[in-house]
This record gives sequence, C-alpha cells and structure tokens, in this order.
Amino acid sequence: MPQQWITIGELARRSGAAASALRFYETQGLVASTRTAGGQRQFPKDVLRRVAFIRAAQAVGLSLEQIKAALATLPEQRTPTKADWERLSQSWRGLLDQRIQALVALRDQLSSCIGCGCLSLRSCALYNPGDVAQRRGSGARYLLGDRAARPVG
Amino acid sequence: MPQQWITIGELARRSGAAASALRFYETQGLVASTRTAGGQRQFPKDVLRRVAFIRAAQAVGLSLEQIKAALATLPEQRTPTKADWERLSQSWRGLLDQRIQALVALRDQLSSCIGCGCLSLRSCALYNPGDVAQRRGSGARYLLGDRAARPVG
DNA sequence: GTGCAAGTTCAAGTAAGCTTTAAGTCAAGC
DNA sequence: GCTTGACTTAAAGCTTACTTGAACTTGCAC
Repeated sequence: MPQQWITIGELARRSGAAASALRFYETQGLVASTRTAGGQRQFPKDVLRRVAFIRAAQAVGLSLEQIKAALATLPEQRTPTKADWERLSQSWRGLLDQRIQALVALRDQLSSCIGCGCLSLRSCALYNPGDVAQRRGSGARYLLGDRAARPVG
Repeated sequence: MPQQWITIGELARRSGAAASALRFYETQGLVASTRTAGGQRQFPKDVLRRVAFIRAAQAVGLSLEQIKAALATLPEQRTPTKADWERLSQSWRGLLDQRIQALVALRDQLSSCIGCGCLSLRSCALYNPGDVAQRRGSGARYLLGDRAARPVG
C-alpha cells in the first residue's frame, strides 16, 4: 500500500472541500484523523470517499446532522459494500421524490391560480398555510422540512 | 368602509404570521404601518393580502430580499390587478420549473449510480462538484441558489 | 540552520429570518 | 383608577455550515 495517509491540504485539494470545512467536519464527528508526532492531521485515504459522500448528500439536501446519522449506519472498519451505498441511495431517492412532488404540487396550484385569478383572494390555496415545499422555522430554513414548523404566535 | 385599520395582533391572527415576524417585515420594508397617538401600529387592511403574498412567495422559495423586489414592482397606491399577479406568478412558475428540473436531474443521476455502483468511486457525477439543486455557501443555504457559491479554499 | 509553505487552535464573524427577552407603555373593561 | 392584555423598542439569541483571523508551530527544501 503506497501512501496510506494524506494531509488535510491534499484532502482539501482532492475532495474539493476547504481545509477549514474538513476541520469543522472533524469537530462534528463526520470524519476522523490520527496525528503526526507534531500534531498535524493524517487522514486515511478512504476518507476521500467519505467526504465525497458528505458532499453528495449535501447536494441531495441533507443536513450534516442527517449525514452523520447516515454515516453511522455504515460499517466502521470495512469498506462499505455496494449494498451499503444502495441502501443510502434508496433513501435519498425517496427524499428527492418527496421534494419533487411537493414542488410539482405547488407549481400546479400556482398554475390554476393564474387561471382563476384567485391570487388576490385569501381563498387561494397558495395563500393558506399548507405543507408545501419547505417551511419557515425559527432560525435557518431547512430544505427538507424535517423539523416541524412551530405553531404561529 | 367599516374597520379600515387592524392591529398587529389581528394581522398576526389573520395572516398566520407571528407579530414579531410582522415587525421584522416592517423593518425590512416589506410592509408599512401608521401609528396611533400612543405609538401602536395601524395596518391598512389590504396589508393582509401583502402578507399573504409574502408567505406564498416564501413557499415558492424566494428570499425576503427577492420578495421585496417583487413587491416593488406592484403599484403602490392602487390594488394590484389580475395582470399584476399573473406577471409575478409567471416568474414563480419559471423558478419552480428550474428547481424541479434540477432535482429530477439529481434523482436521475442517483438512479443511474445505483445501477452502476459507482457511488463508491469518484468518477460518479454525484460526487463531483456540479451545479445541482442547491449549493452550500458560507452562512445560510439558499433554496434557489441565486447566490453563487464561493470558490473553495 | 534558515526560510517558507502548510499546518495548528480558538474565538469570533457571516448569512437569513426570525424569536426571545427585558423593561416598559397603551387601551379597554370593570 | 386599576388591572389585564396587547402593544412598544432595542438588543441579543438561535440555527446551520462554515470562514476568517490571530498567533503560533511543523515539516521540508536548500
């Protein structure tokens, strides 16, 4: 096995994530490293796959918390098998399907609103608080709406 | 004209937005009010429609900044006509279409990845930084990706 | 053995869209 | 005239996912 370890700089270059992001991931328990005698991080090479996974999951819309949970279901010591990846990918597909459906429903509502002119009335479905797409919450918005909206007021 | 003005509490109840949110909207210039002699807000009744618009636009995924810009294109003094609403709705439709397309593309990529097993390799399109769905940025995430991602590093 | 890039930690800053809190004022009913 | 609920402001807090800065250390080449 040539070159078992990589530095944070190399990991950053090869994964596309900033070194500061990688350090942040480590504080959050998403990746792990050992240290050199001098205290610098040594990442095992397969952390590259892990970081790639994190970025793909983010593209799907998962939070780091959710990604961490997903990573926790992967085998710790052995390289994940195709079945492992498929399992995760399947759940991603479901999430994407849900989001797409919600957006399509919203778009269709919008289309019918254009037709009927109800946009200026409060009888319009678009204007009533419904469970469409994403919701507001206190603090940041969540792409996946995995946190229920607080009762208003 | 019975009951020309409403209090912030009534507006909150009827619009579904929290009073604190309405005050925040006022600081951001999204809604306006006059004051009683005692300094309490008086909202014109048609601000209800405006707030409904804001919430609908948020459901579509617009930021308050974008909503403010959209509101600025509405006539200030007269009640917006059906044509006004249609114009805005049309642009919303386009945005929704774009987002749906991006998500569908992502889902399809994911599907083909499940088939080919490439999820464990970095040749997978999902793993390479591309312009799919939403992007990370510093700070909050944007549903619409209307702000370019900072260069990594 | 020196110079410099690349690494380290910790704290604070950033973004959006609010909510919460503190400390007080107004309006309305009795 | 007093209580009570609704209202006021300003400032701080919350959340996620990082970045930035300061102050310093390591590692490698020459």
